[in-house]
Amino acid sequence: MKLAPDDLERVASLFRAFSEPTRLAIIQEMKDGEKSVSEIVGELTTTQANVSKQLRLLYESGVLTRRKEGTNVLYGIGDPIVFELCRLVCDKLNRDVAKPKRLKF
Amino acid sequence: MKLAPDDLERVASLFRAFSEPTRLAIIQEMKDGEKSVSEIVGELTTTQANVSKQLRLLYESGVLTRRKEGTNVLYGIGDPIVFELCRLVCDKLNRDVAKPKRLKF
DNA sequence: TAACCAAATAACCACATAGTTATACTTGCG
DNA sequence: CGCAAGTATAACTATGTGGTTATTTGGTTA
Repeated sequence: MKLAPDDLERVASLFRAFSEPTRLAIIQEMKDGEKSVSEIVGELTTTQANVSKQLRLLYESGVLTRRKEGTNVLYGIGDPIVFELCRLVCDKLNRDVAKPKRLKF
Repeated sequence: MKLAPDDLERVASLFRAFSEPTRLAIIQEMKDGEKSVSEIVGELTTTQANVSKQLRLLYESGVLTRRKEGTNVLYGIGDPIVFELCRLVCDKLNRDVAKPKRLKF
């Protein structure tokens, strides 16, 4: 059974959330629990505005939780699928690296 | 342990391969086995050039196999990770749809 | 109220890339 | 050889979006 165009777009859209290194770095920061925006910014090399923007995108993709605490906003991984996806992809990349390059001649 | 920038880029890059509806549609065409470029083109609404281009991208991402047979070229799913990734994402989307929308007011 | 901090938004630029048309390459066959 | 079919590539356009700076919003505290 084939997915309708709308559904393909939804699936693509979720993959797209994981398709930028900065967003993956942000996700990585939260792997041991919630973090505030400024904590995340402190660990990365990009601006607060950019982190905020990417967090919004991830949140709207449905993979993060968001919670206000005083003047801070805490974000966290909201769906274990995040870990599974990242593990699958990392495993594959490790497998591929392990494979000796086939010499072309 | 955090991934180095290079590795984040690799991971992102693999996710990016799945981040376009057209590529997902192409992948879907091969789920029951190899297909030639023209067979795939016949099932989709885009041009042969575009299918060829996206197949190349997928092949270079390491998720497809490629095999010449006469004047045809057969592409196929080359790593079961493809099915697992798609299943995970589809399951999540189904779960989210099942959830009654929280009314905002 | 004012001053201050965290976070979000606005406006913008630069770059990547999906898709197109047109053309080249490759293989099989008369 | 010459032609046809299947695939790949080139050149180009249009669009989306990552990242930036500057500004705004909202909550806290003096």
